[in-house]
Amino acid sequence: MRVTIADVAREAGVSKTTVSRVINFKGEVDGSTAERVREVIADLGYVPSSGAVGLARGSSRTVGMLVPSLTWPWMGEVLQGVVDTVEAADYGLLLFTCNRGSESVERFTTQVSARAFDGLVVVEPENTLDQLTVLHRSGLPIVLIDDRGHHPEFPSVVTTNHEGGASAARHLRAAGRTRPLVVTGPEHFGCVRERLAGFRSVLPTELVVDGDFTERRGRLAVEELLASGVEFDSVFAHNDISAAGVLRALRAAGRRVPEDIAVVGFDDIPMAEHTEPPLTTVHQPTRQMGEAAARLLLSRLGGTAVPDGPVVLPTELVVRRSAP
Amino acid sequence: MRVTIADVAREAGVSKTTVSRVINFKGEVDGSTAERVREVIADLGYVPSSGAVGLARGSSRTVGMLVPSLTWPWMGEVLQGVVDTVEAADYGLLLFTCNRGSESVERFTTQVSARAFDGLVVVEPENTLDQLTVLHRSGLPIVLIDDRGHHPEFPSVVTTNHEGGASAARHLRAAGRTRPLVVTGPEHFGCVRERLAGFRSVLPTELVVDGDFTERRGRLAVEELLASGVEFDSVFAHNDISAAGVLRALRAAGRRVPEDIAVVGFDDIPMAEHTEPPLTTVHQPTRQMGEAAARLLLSRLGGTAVPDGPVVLPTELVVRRSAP
DNA sequence: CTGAAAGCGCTTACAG
DNA sequence: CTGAAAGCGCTTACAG
Repeated sequence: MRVTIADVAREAGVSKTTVSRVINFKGEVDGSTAERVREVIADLGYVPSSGAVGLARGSSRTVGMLVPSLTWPWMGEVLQGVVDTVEAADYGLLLFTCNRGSESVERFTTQVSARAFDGLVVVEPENTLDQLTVLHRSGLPIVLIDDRGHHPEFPSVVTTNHEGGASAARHLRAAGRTRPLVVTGPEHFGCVRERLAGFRSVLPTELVVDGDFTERRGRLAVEELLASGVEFDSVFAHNDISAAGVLRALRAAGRRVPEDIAVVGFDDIPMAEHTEPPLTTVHQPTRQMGEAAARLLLSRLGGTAVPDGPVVLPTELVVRRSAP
Repeated sequence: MRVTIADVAREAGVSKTTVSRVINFKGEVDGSTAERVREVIADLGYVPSSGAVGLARGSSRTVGMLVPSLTWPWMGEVLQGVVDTVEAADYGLLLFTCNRGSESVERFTTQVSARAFDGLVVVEPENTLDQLTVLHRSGLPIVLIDDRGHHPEFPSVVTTNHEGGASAARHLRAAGRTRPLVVTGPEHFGCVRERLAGFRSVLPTELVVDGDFTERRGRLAVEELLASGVEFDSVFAHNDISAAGVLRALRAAGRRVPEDIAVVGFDDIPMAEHTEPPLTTVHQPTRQMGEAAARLLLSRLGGTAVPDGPVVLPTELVVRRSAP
């Protein structure tokens, strides 16, 4: 059977109140009494039931995290950042996904209130935004990790997509490239528009192909363009996966990278080091974004006011052989 | 303020007991009464507090998951498998890592009892095994996802490492390769020993280099061997990351893959499609392993007896250009 | 410095 | 078919 605070109290010959005080360092307790209680706790291997503590205190010392998918290549880093921060603060992390559309959203919304976690970190809240807004307004602290749109109603952590695109362009321009091709991501993503705008602010170009962040689209985009005789001396792909497709198509077509065509990606996922040639790319500080979001939420839970605007973490160009 | 069962009861003009019955479909409730209660619940937006329900029922409808790291390339798939299964059963998932050695293990062990989740899925419990054994013996249901060792005390999900190694060897042998090099993972991993034994059972070889699952070791192993004049016509690397290193070193040395040297990896992480050439590798059913582990745990929690031996999910050789 | 008692929001015998 | 009451394991005024 579970050891309860009552067992400890009985064994130590004190009241439950006193045991509670010792556990939570609250109020004055006689030194020797406290000592005795601590011994009994150790002897019995007593650990307070978090459920009961939560009920009594009205908070669960748990935060929720809602992600669209766990298999995206950079999600692990975000998760790790959140988990590390949350664990270090002795909170638990309840994980939810919404990869099955509205069904899972409904289920999640129910669980939200039910689970009674104290706050929520959300990654890219595309189709959950309405429900989240309701929850937020009804008092649930929420922090967004979001590189897609701007939701000023929420505290959030973002990265410098515009500057990231600009840095890619500056790098290519410095290398003497003048006719760049851009392979974008889905156009309704805010991050895509920003990366494109940033790039064009440095290196104006009309050679833009709508992509969808897949390897296949990156590959096909280049194949079609080459087939139709369009020439370009460099490619800026909006993520590393499609950059990998670009590299493959160029190799298949006998174009040398970077001699004939330089290629720059975005994200810096682990794969970027292992493409042929290794990929020059705009690094997203994914782990730090997770950490920052968790810190924001925790300090909000701790009663500290959170900054007004989004927390902005800078991207960084990582130069490898595909665009030296 | 939070809406409670008492609010619903008052508003509907019934007792809390009746509300509880309606919610949980327990016992007979008059049709119109139930209807009225349901309306009030909808009106008020009432959701039972999971903390309170857990306390009263003695179970939390939450399972824990303990992983060594969230950034390993195949971890996302495992997680997704577990989360999907757990969510479909209307359970919550509490996530823990132990990537900071003993400190985090201690913290975890405390949280275990405190969080009072009903059961636990553990991935590769290397240095937590002692604590887990204690917890398991004291009644916490635990399921292991474990390709490293065998812990018969626990229900577990494993994959066919021996057969996976053998299938790699059969494939190479069928292609006429007779002098394979094996680059292993850390030798204290059970999976490494099995992959090696399986491979050798088909294609005996003494040309074995101790690796550590990193790209660097894979690269250095090949560089050193080539420098010392040792010849081989194929490589079996114990994971895809080190296979990527092998490919890079071979390319740098001017050896053609697969013409001169064929390469086979293990895992089938997303990167395997994007190496040059794309990597032939032994696919691990990681997502299915996550699903199976979660199902095992849930049925155990539901009172169903779990199978005695480990649940074995087969590997599958995926043929790409590095070893056609 | 310490304890009795109420309360957190549920469920579950028990009684009707 | 329905409800009053006890209980789950804690915390927290309140009183001493």
